[in-house]
Amino acid sequence: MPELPEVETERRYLNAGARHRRVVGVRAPHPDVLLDTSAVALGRRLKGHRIESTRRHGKYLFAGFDNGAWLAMHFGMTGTLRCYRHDLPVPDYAAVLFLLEDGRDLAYLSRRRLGRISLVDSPDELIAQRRLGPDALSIGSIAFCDLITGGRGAVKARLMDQARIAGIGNEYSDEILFRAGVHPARPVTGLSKEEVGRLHRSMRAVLRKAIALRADPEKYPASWLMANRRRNGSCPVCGGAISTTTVSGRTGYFCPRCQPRHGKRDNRA
DNA sequence: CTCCATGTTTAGAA
DNA sequence: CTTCTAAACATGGA
Repeated sequence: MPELPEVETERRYLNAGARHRRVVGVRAPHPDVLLDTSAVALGRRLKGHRIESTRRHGKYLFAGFDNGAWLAMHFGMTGTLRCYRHDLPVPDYAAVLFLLEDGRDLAYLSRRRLGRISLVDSPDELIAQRRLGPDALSIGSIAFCDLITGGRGAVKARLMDQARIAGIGNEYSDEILFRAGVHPARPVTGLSKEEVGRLHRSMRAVLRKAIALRADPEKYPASWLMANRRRNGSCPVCGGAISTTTVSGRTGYFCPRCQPRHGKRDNRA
């Protein structure tokens, strides 16, 4: 569950399920997801304290405790949070468990264990240390224009560059480009003012809508690329065949008719 | 068995 | 310095 909408959905889930509850213990069935810390160290710092607030920046989720400690979570490709009753079996793929008072526990689940959990003094510390750019949803049209057109390279790579825009990954970059009618391999130099504007509006619309739908792809509009984002898929708008291209070592899915390689096209977003 | 997968980091090449 | 590519990480699904 890794991109901005999924992480924001996890943040709300964390708020609803664990906020204001006291941590009574920490276990790490798979300590390899712990970065520069351990179950013992986490317990020492968090035991007896409550999650007071939550924050998200890009794909990172932060839980702020009443003693000033901040837990930073990244989900890699397969991470998710799960609140469950203490008397029930530990969920599959539980990598770290936060035992909470009132018999509710919080599990950080991860199949591939590519995500990481660490302890920091503040979200800003991690943001600086990881060199993250501004959160995608905080970027206004002027700043977006500078971020997207500065430098060179493919526009899809730029949307996914966490140092420039934090929060967008492979799937949502495809959705944003599709909605904006921009080919993923278009060089950022050469994008028109109009196209940059469409990309900005598309980015905001896609991310906000996905969050509103709790990042549940089943609920996404039929006009979105998402459900057709596969080999042999067809475009939900024009019915043409979906193509793929490799950008930044990732597979980008797009509609060659709605997202022409060379310029020109007016449309929604 | 092979290929691919929502992500990031790192090393080495352009 | 910036950007790109391949590999690594660990695991499961097609």
